[in-house]
Amino acid sequence: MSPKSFLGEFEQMVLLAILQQADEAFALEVRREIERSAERTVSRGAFYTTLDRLERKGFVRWTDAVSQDTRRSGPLRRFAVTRAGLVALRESRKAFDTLSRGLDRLLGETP
Amino acid sequence: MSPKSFLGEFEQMVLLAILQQADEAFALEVRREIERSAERTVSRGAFYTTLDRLERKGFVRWTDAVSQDTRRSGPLRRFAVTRAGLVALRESRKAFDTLSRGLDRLLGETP
DNA sequence: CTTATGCGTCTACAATGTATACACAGCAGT
DNA sequence: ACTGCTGTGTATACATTGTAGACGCATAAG
Repeated sequence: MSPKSFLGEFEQMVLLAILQQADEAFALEVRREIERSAERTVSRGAFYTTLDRLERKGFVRWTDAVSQDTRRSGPLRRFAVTRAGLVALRESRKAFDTLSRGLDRLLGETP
Repeated sequence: MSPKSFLGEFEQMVLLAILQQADEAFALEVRREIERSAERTVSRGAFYTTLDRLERKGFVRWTDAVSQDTRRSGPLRRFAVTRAGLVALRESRKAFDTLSRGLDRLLGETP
């Protein structure tokens, strides 16, 4: 009975960052959101590899926004978290909330 | 500028579970704490491997409690989170708190 | 003595995390 | 036009984590 759908640390961050961008989740903004919040860099490789894995799991999908931008040759992805992705995210966080009960003082929450 | 000290998902759970046990953090209780909270099983292998790695990083230490219990032959570990472990835990959670801002409705918090 | 439960170790493999190099395009500035 | 900078996405490879299972030893109960 392993975790139903394990979500890695970075995967969760990517999902959250996409949600923060609402409808306008383009690569640059999402990456910068993570870099700001986590105070670290996010290489393209790390970013896209993770996105690809999240898509395979059905947690993220993207639409090709190139139609709007005739100048580009290749695709331009606009990302979105799927319903399944949201559910997985909730479950991962539920466990943490439970494990963190009563430890607020130790952990210095950000209320 | 990768994350200073990356803490995996499961590593964080182990640290939290130890903290929950305060001074009496023995293997069985810690493992059961995780199993209850995360609704999943934790094999001995997964558990001890993670503990060993956390120790190498200086985030966990243990004392040999066998002296109290003359019956046992081998060691009996009593676990504790180090100060560095606590700091790492705080930092990991800070990033999440920031990324989760404003998403409370979407994520179904546990207040 | 057999079964059950608990402690800890070791080994191996799967899943995630992460960087780097490749390739192309647009926009300054000189 | 040529150069440099920024941006998009892909492919590849390797490091770190996650996780299970087998091995060995010990105690308690039936």
